[in-house]
Formats: sequence, C-alpha cells, structure tokens
Amino acid sequence: MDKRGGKGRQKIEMNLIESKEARTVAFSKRKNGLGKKAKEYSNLTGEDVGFILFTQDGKPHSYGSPSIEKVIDKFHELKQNDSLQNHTDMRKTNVFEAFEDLRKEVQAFKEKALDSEMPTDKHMLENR
Amino acid sequence: MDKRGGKGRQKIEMNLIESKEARTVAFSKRKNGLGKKAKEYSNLTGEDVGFILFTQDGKPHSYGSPSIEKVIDKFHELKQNDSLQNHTDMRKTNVFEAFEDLRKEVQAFKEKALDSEMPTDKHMLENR
DNA sequence: TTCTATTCATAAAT
DNA sequence: ATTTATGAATAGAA
Repeated sequence: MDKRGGKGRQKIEMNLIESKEARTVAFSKRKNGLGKKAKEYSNLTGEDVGFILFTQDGKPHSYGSPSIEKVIDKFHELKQNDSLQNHTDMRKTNVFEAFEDLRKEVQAFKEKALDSEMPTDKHMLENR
Repeated sequence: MDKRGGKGRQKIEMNLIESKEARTVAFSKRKNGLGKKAKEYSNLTGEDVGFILFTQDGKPHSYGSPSIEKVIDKFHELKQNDSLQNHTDMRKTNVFEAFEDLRKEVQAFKEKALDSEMPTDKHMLENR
C-alpha cells in the first residue's frame, strides 16, 4: 500500500505521443483497453465484434468473438449481400478470461515443478 | 437546460442485457465508444487499427484507419510473413495462437500429473 | 507494471 | 437525444 506520488490522469491532445517511452506505455494501456471494450460489447449485446491493430514493431494483434477470421468472413459476406437473412449462431469465447485462467494454471504448474527442476522456459505473452 | 434526474452510472454485470430497450441503447453507446477508442489509438500511436461489429439487425459496421479493408489486408499479410520467418513461440502476437499454446501446455502438464486433484470450476465475471 | 489523481465513459431516467 | 451521478479507463510518476 505505498503512497507513491501521482498527478492523476491529465488531459492530452489526441495527437501522436512524441515520447517514445510514453508511446510504448500508451500502446500497452490502449491495446488492453480496446480489448476490454470489445469483449464487453459482445458480452453485453450478444453480437460479434473483432478488431485488429498494429504496434510499434509492426506486429499485428487481434481480438475477435468468436474469432477475428470469422468476423472478417461474416463481414465480407454480409457486406456483399446486405439482404441476406442472418442466422443466429452466437458462441462467445471470452478469450481474455479463459486466457487468463489458463495462464494462471500454467503458472501454478510451473511453480510447483520448480523445486525439482529448472525448466528455463520463458513465454513472452503480454495479454492479461 | 432542464435538470432531468438520473441516478448516475450504475455497475452492471457483463452479461447479455435482458431488456431489449436497454440493449438497443447499449448498442448505440458502446458502438460509439469503441469507435472513439479506436480512433484515439491510431491518433496517439500513429499505427493502424480497425474493427468490425454487428448490431441487433445483423448489420455489419466497421471502422478503419486508413480503412477496414486495408487493415484486414495488412493483417493477413503480416501474419503470413511472421509465421514464415518465426517458428518459435517467442513472438506470438495473436491472442488465439497464444491461447492455443497455453491450452496444449496445460494439457501436457495434466497428463503428466495424473494423480493430481481435480481443480474446481471457478467461473465468475469481472473486469480487467 | 503499479499507484494515484483525474478525465472519460456511460447506466438510468427523461 | 440529454442530463446526471458514478463507475472505469488511463496519464504521469516511480
């Protein structure tokens, strides 16, 4: 419970963040925020949603319910024939929640196995 | 000008909104909110972003910087290059790929530790 | 990544 | 479509 000083959220212009460091932090925060909002959209409305974004290093990231490819296909399909009768399919995946559950599970297994072996295994997974 | 009453934002469960009317309102607000966040992402980071979502009537809506089609094409292109040049799991950027890796890992652990107790299912909602 | 102080988003009621 | 009262997201600092 340390009381580290913080000036609280400040208002900023919606333009490119000049500072490379601040921009990196923004990439992380904003990407997570977008993912959460997208997940909330599908949870609350029961409809599909998906998004794609690129980060500093030019890497693609995506989120989709039920999957980004399914969303893209459905998009093109409906866009092409707008009068198409839509079928109800709805199968939410809640990727982030399930993902986090699995991550914790793996973590638990690894910690348990640490006292017997040193796996040296490292995962570069940034989502939470 | 008028001071119509409101109880302020209330906390809600992130599940399907039962009320058709409330859901309709949510579609509108959430869609706008997602659009704003996406736009802010590209403005602040200078990188591309795009999203697709479907509304009650099954109609597709999209947003893209510079365009949803460009974003989709770039996504597929980079995803292809990435998998061709990197076979390791060191640079996974797609949540689904990472998810699958974790799932397999968990499965492996479980098969290896057959006599472990069965963890109970914990399914609660929340954010983050 | 974590914490705090603020700004922003938005559930309810109109 | 608007206002209000709050819940949430997040800029800046560590």
